[in-house]
Amino acid sequence: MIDTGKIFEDLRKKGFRITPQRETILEFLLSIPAGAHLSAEDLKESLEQQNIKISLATLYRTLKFLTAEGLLREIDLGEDHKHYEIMNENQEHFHLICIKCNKTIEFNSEKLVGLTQEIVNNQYNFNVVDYQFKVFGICEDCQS
Amino acid sequence: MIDTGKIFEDLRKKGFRITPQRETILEFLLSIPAGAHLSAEDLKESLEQQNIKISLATLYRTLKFLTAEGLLREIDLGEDHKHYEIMNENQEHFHLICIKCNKTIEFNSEKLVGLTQEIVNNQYNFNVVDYQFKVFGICEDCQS
DNA sequence: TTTCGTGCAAACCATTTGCAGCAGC
DNA sequence: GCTGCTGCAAATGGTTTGCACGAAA
Repeated sequence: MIDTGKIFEDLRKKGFRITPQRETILEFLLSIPAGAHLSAEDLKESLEQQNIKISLATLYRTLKFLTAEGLLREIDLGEDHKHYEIMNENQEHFHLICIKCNKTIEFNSEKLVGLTQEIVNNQYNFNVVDYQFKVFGICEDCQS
Repeated sequence: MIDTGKIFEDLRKKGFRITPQRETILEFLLSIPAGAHLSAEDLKESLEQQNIKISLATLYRTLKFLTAEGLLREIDLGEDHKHYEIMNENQEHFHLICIKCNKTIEFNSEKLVGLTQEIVNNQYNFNVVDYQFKVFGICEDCQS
């Protein structure tokens, strides 16, 4: 389990204010299954089901803020809006996206990560912060 | 060099009409350096510099059309609009994106492609159509 | 008390769409 | 001539922003 107290303390040290909205949003995102990725609208809906009301403007601002602070990752799944997920070292960075049913399968591969790091560091002297690999195609279920 | 005659003939056979706009757009995209990726607005600007006027609506419709026909690839570079590039078997699928200067470096790696294919086919029985790998970080020039 | 963060509504901007006229075939 | 394609302008939809108020520190 992740210690939100520590996170908030660090943010406070940086001069940011810890509001109920920021607490609620971060705690909610930590409470859902790892690897789940929600859009701003999804998040608003989920919060409303728990009778929590936060304006869309604040949701967008907070998601952007938490992303800038390295706590969330912004991902694009080929739809017309962005998704966000908790930034986690042990995260899946690989998405299989079915172009028929729009389902996404996530996976990870030490080998792929290692090979990528090797190429990027050695050949391009590039300082990696994050990566996202997307494979588009047709999933097992849709191949009939 | 790619034979546009053949491409247009195929499209005609499928019942699509070959308009000057479609010809112009495809030929323009074929004429720029491989791996270049333009947004709809970029494309409009480039065409206007050659005194070619095509409405934005038509540009968007044509880009979508050519993508659906498998002639272009739609890519997302973390900006607020999509980019398009010629679909090409020998294409770079890997982008290093600098989060400071926004520059993108493209590369390819047989090894990475092979490893990905292997994992995706064997473990997920996933039928690959296209893939895009993005690595975010800080480029050599911005590391000072 | 001093900012910073929030909520509301309006603004923005990339992309899409309805419709009338034009053009490919 | 039929029907699909284009251009224009208006609409759409996700996201951002100006401003006044409320609250964190």
